[in-house]
Amino acid sequence: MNVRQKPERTRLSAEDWEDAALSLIAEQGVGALAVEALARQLGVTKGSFYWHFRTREALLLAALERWEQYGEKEIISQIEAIPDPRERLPELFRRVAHELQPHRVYAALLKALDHPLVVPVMARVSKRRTEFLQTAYSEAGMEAEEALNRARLTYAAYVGFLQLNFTLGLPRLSHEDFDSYIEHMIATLIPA
Amino acid sequence: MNVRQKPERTRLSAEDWEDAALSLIAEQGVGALAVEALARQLGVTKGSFYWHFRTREALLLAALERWEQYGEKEIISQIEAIPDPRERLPELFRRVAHELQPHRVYAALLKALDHPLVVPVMARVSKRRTEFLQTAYSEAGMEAEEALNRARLTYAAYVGFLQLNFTLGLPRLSHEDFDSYIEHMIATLIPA
DNA sequence: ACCACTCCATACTCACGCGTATGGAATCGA
DNA sequence: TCGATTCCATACGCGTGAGTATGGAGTGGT
Repeated sequence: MNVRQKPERTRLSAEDWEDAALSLIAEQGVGALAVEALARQLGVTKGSFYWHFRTREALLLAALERWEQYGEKEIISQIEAIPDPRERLPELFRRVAHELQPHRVYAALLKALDHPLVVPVMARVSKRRTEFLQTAYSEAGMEAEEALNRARLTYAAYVGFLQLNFTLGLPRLSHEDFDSYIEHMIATLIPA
Repeated sequence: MNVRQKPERTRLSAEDWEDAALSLIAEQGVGALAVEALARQLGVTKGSFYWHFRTREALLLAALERWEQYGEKEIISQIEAIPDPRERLPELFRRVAHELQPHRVYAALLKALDHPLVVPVMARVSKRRTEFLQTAYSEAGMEAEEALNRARLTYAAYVGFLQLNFTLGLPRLSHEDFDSYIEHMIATLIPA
């Protein structure tokens, strides 16, 4: 909606380009990441871009690594702060479910898995998150192998949900249906 | 692997192009679907292509609809043939798990959800399959709303698994780990 | 005030892939 | 056998977007 949130600061930095790239990816996908389009959106021309970055892929890589960096730190630390391990997973589910913006980028990257540059990033991120889930399940009292399988299943359900209800706007769940679904997830995936 | 399974029949039909397009999509993704590349692979030139199809997108659309047509008929009919409703779901899980080729196209389409043409096709297919799961859960003795939620959860887990372990070759599960995961899925997602 | 350095504009080149135009070869029906 | 139709090759046009060359404006240090 707001293509012009920045009040046109006269000079730009590489970080400005990376942020703009990420928000463009979130809104229109990786395929829409073109340097002239980005330049227009920032109120400059290509000349600026090629001073900050050697190539288009360099920008994409930098943006992806930036996203990987400042990705999920807060939520993870918030969850780890919960004393009772058995309360962590349901709380994680509910908090993640009520987020929105962080999922946009992830969903956009999910449907851009064609591109060679996003694959390793997504692989790393997904691996870390799955491992986080695994330890959470373990600390909730689940034995090792089952915790691993359950973590994989949980994260797969998350990824698949994004694809089905975010990218494909499949049934476009109502608010109540969505909450019902989340509670159903908690009931079936988290041990009592 | 086998780029040349056809022994070079001299004349081609539109269906030949659609099949070739699908196998190319399965191997290299939708983005790699270029008419000159396909023509080379078929041993002809563009001149042939533009006789059969008006445009590149026309081929993509035709190929997608062809795939949607002959997609899952067999498995569904096989599963519906099982007399005891409570045996259908675990059997479905195990059979689907031991397939390979059908998942290739689906996974390729999953990571090409950028493209406007694949979205409606995937939406229809995913909707039908989810509904199939829903009735299967219902017939296994689950009440309506829970069956719907469980069906969504199950299909989301399937989609997510494809993305994580197929597209991203994340941990590249060993055969035993994979079977273990499938049995874990059956145990947690299917009511006893 | 002046220089050096940073950031950006303008104006190109160039590769790539879609689509078109047109003529020729293969095949089929009569 | 001989048109008519189907299928394909060759040779183009053409838009798009990445990358380059080069000069100029803005900014900070001395």
